[in-house]
Parts: sequence; C-alpha cells; structure tokens
Amino acid sequence: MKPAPDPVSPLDSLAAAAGPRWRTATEFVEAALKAAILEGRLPGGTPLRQEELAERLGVSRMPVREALRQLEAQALVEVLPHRGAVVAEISAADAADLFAIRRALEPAALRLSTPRLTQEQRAHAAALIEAMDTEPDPGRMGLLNRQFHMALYAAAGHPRLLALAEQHLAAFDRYLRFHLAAQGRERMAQQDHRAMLAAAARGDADAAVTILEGHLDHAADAIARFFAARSASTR
Amino acid sequence: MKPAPDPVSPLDSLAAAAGPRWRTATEFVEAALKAAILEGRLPGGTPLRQEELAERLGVSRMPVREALRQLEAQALVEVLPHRGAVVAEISAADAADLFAIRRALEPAALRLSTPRLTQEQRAHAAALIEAMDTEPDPGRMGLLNRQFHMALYAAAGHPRLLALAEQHLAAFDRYLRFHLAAQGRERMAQQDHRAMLAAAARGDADAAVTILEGHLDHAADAIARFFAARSASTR
DNA sequence: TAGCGTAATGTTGGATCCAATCAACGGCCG
DNA sequence: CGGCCGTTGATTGGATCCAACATTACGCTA
Repeated sequence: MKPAPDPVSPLDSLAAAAGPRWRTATEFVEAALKAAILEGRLPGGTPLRQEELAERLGVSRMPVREALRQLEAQALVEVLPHRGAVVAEISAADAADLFAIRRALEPAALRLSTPRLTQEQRAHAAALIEAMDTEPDPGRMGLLNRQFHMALYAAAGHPRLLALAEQHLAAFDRYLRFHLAAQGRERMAQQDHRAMLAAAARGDADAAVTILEGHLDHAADAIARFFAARSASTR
Repeated sequence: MKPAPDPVSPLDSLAAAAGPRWRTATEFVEAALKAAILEGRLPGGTPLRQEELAERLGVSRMPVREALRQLEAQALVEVLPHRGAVVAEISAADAADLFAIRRALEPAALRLSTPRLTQEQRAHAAALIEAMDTEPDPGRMGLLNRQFHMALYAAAGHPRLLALAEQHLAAFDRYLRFHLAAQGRERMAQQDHRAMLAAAARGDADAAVTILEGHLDHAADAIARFFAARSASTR
C-alpha cells in the first residue's frame, strides 16, 4: 500500500551511526532524535510522525512515543495532544532565553568547581582547547566546546546542576552555526577559553567567572545581531 | 487470582482529587505521581510498579510508562532499564544541589522581572503574602510560596527560564517539611518576602536580588543544619 | 555445608490492535 | 455564492499481548 519511505532523510544517517550499544530501543530513538535536532538536521517546525520515525529507525511506534515524551520534557520537541509532535522552533527570543539560563547556571557551576579542580581535569580542558584549534567540522566543534565547558565545571559536585548546565549547553548547539556565522572568526572564543582555564587553574574563581560571563554575553550579542540582520534582510 | 490492592495507599486520595479535566490519561498519571512525590506521600526509594500504579489510578500500564519517562526527565524518579522505577531519594546533598540551582536561576529571573513588573503582578504577590500568613497546611503553604516567588519572576519573559525556576521551586517542596521543622517559625521568611516585594515594587532590582539571595542562603542553611542534626541523632 | 549453576517467576520493554480525537473535504442550506 | 455542518481520513492515545531481562530460589556437586 504505502511505498517505501523516502530514502533520503536526516534520520537515515543517524540510524547507521549507532555507535554505542543501546540498552533499550527508547534510548536509541531518543539519542537519534536528540542528535538530529541539535545538529540541525531536523529544523524547527518539522512534524514528527510516530509511524514514519518508527519505520525509519527500525522500531515500533512505542519507543518513539516514549522518546518523544522525554524530548518534550527537554523542550526539544513540542507535543500537542492528539495532534502530534513538532521540533521546537528556534528564534531570537528562544536563543536569548537559553542564554539567560546558561548565564545563570554556568557561572555558578564554575565558581563551585574552580577551587576543586584536579590536575587531570585541567589537563583535559587544555587538551580540548587544542583540539578545538584544529577542528573544522562545526558539529564536532560544538561537541568539543561542550566538553571543554563541562570539564571546567566537573569538580562542582551537584550532579543536578551539572546535568542542567550540560543540557542547556547542548541545546545551544542548535544556534552554533549562527554563532560561527556571526563572528567571522572564533579565535576570540578561544582566547576566552584559554583565559578562563588559566584563571581557574590558579584558583581565581572571580576572574574565571568574570571571563565566562563576558564570554556568554559576547556570544549572546553575536547571535542576537545575527538574528536581527537576518530578519532585516529576509523581510 | 490477585486480591484487590491494599485499599490504603497514598495514591487513592490523589485519584479522587482529580480537579481539572485531564486531556490525556498520561497527563493525569504524571500530575498524580508528581503531586504525591512532591507532597511526600511517596517517600524516596519507593518502588513504582507499573501494574500496581495502573490499577490504582484506573488506567492501563501504558500511560503509567509514559508518565514515568517524563518524571525521569524531571529527576523525580529514577528508572533503571528492566529493573523498574523508584522515587528519587532525598538527601542533604540533593537539597544542596537543588539550592545551588535555585540560587542560580531565581536571582537571574528576579533581576529580569523587577523592572517590568506590572501593578497587577505586584498586587497578586502581595495577596499571596497575606494568604501565607494565615495558611496552616504545609502542603498549601508550599503552593503559595511557589506562587509568590513565581509572581515576582513572572515579568521576566524567557519562558524556559521561568519553567526551570518553577520546576526546581516545586522540587523544593519535598524539603519543605524539613525547612519548617528546622526554623521554628517561618515569619522570618515572610519578612524576606515583604522586603523583596517592596524592593521589586520600587524597581530596585539589586536590593531585591540581595534579599532573595539571603533568603535562599538562609533556607539552605536551615535545611543543612536539620539534616546534620538528624543524621547525628539517628546514628 | 558452601558454592555455583540452572530454572522458575515476576517485572519491564516492545509490538500489535483498537478506540478516540482532530483536520480536511464535501455537501447542504440559507 | 458563502458559510455552516456532517462525514471521512489520518494520526495519536490507550489496551492487550508477547518477548526479553533481571532477580530469586532451588538443587546439584564438590
């Protein structure tokens, strides 16, 4: 009855890249959808039909349903009762919202973490900065940036705070392309990264937090200006 | 085969108190479990068997499964693959974690909200302070406290930030009883509330935030001392 | 008797089936 | 000719059924 699904879909590549061994199908579907959304392969507004997703990912509708519920709780998709799920829209307002959250959480995590950072954690962060210097792919760039920030916060304790910070840091990946497009070169971010690590390494939490706040404010500005320019040009 | 379930359960009262009309069974189950956990009727560590919950709430296992997934994303239950769900434990460390998050989010929300508060919102907050003065029930006290705080933040914009703040403010309800037990009288909190509202009403965001931070630090201290005293006495 | 391996049981995860709801289309009436 | 209402199709929500996994208990063996 129904023809084979369109063989070209943002999800096909994902199904192939099933690196880890997933314990449950729900976890697999959640990870696949989350990655596809964060990396921009599923743009905002894309309707997510359960049956189609199930077919493409090779599972039944049920793990899809449960995964959509979890993604809804993470604000990555919007679920309307009896009407289905759509990928959450991105917008200047949402970017500002996200940055307000990051601006609140991450300085707090950094302040808690700085005095407790171990030598290994500092070395790990330094290695991630180096890796970012030579990473051309924006997708991996987002991953490295996320890992670097989380490495600095890792000693904070407070697992829920860290999980929240990581979740919203990951959500920022959806805006990463705009960020890179807005600031011609991301070297400035790397300067911030190095300065932040240096301050944290010498235990100067105040200085590290100040740099981080400037870093976030700068990124927020860049994205806001990018959105403003885009909306001005497209209408 | 199986006898009727134990007629006395923390969930029975919940099923009866189905005030709003739930659009889906999943929403109903989620709200019922969330309220039962936050109000302490389901203590930490309680195993949540899907079939038993389904029977008690008068639905099948499926909405229970979806609700558990959403509660897992909110850190209210822990789900172990193939082993089931248990109510997340409370602890001094978790309370500190929660307060670190509140301490990060709420001052940010208040700072954004203060200059934009409307007359109605201020009046609403004032009314909630009055209501708290005469509320004897701890459960409703938590609700009023939550509503008051959110009323102050309501003008912040940034819906995701507000949703996060509300979620973690609600999670604090699990520790409310300890809080009330720790500080003999909650009048001091009410003083903070009044001072905060006054500062916000005159547009003094710095003062309001300072009071809020002290308010949260004081509450965190009280709970930490309560846990310390309890662990010292019980072992 | 202690330890290990196996089988039985209960619980969750996944698939399929059915019912309820929403959206769109078409017909009817004003 | 336009707007309202009923009907149809598609999609989700819910229920039931089956399979996989984990735990426990039991029995065998050393």
